[in-house]
Amino acid sequence: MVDSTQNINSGLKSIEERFFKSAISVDCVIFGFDGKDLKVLLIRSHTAEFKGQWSLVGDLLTPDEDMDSAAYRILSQRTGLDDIYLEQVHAFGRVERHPLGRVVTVAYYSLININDYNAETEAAYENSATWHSVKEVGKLAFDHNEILAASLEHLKANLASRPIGINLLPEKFTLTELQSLYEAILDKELDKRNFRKKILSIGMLKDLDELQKDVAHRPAKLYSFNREGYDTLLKSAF
Amino acid sequence: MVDSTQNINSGLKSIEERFFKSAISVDCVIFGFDGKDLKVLLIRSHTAEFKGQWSLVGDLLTPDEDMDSAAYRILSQRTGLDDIYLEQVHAFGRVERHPLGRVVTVAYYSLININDYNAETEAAYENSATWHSVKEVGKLAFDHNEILAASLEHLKANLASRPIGINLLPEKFTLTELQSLYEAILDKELDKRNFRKKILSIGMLKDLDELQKDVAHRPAKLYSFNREGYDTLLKSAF
DNA sequence: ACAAAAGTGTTAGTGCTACACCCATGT
DNA sequence: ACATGGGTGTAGCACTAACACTTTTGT
Repeated sequence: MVDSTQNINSGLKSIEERFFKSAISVDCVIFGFDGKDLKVLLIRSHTAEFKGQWSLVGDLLTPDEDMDSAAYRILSQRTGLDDIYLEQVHAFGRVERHPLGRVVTVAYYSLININDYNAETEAAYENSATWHSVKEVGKLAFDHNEILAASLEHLKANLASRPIGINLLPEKFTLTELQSLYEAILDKELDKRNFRKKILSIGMLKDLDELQKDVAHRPAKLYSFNREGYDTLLKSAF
Repeated sequence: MVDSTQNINSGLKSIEERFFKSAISVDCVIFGFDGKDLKVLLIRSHTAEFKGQWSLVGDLLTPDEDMDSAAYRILSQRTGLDDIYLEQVHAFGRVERHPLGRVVTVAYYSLININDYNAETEAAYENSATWHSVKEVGKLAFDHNEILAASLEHLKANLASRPIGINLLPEKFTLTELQSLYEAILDKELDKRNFRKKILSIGMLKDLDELQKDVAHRPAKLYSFNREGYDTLLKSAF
């Protein structure tokens, strides 16, 4: 019943060299929100098999960096942003997923304020990233459609339990903007009154006693996230 | 703002050899339930740094196998069981997590019926696995305490949405047994009446119209899981 | 005055929690 | 007869879903 062969955890003094032949990459699914659609940051792939197709932003793990650090590095190199929300989603390890060799990839998703990375002004650069509506990405390079789908699921699942908006929206925002974000992520319409009741009852928003200006309709109140209030909230909620 | 360096997704014709120097392992967190405690299957580590400490059941990914397949292989080699519930939990990639080289590990958790792998009869073999109460595992080898903790969290989170009991309990079981399992996983007591109401209302259990025998008290009704009922349930629940 | 979006309460139904006693069996 | 665990219902409360009209501003 039991295979008692030595294995990596049980009994090795050293590991055969043939096992140290894989590469590990990190792919970042960087989400943004333009007020209407949920967007993802993509670059053009030049890998022969996927020439011209869009792909996620990723890179290889260097021998001396922690995997989580690599994810932050990639994000920072691509967007110039530090101190960003980032969470591991899943590892993908099919043998033939990468045409250039055995590459296992670990996907992370992150949320950034779309104004902090303006794809338009950067678009002139070769290899620069551009925003794509998640509902309209076509066939991506590698297994990136699968990775994107898994990340979206992850994001949806986290929406209820985390202050997702903190990262995707500007500092000050209206409740309608926040609701639009939730609707874009969940891909369904929400009831305005119920949404407001619930989101305000959680206590993670701060009413700034400030109104929108220069809008052609009744100006909305502005809110911001209330980090402290939220942190204490997390602790109380076991 | 943007680093336009070529990277793995954007522009490579080949990947430098220095990146293909990592090993990838799969660690399986195999849970069982003895009617009272939640258990995990562990083996003795012989790796010098962790000599004698307990560790999870893991192995290296071979160059020609998919990562998910490796997890099933490990499980099968260790327990003789196929067709087991298995789910990826998280990838762990700190540089110094393995003393013998750069090894990124991907954790999977699985649930088996403890009677299908009797650690007692196997314990005579060197390197055979034995059951440990999850509340009483001490310091494990490598970063395995961290991996175990993450897997337990995962299991708790999945408890509400999946028929976890299907794998951990024998074919026929009583509601009290099922409740004990939930209590062991969540590590808290549940109300008997509320538990029964809820679990029966979900419709994933089949009343077998059969009673326990030879118990020194009123015999309990036996139930089994209702796979079809559950599968249709999953589909309807978006 | 009109257009456009902001803001606001109530009701009905559903689900969760807390709680205590009688029942069937073996010894 | 006693010990052991099996089995059952109800009431209060919290949360969710559905639903329509008035307010404020700019043009």
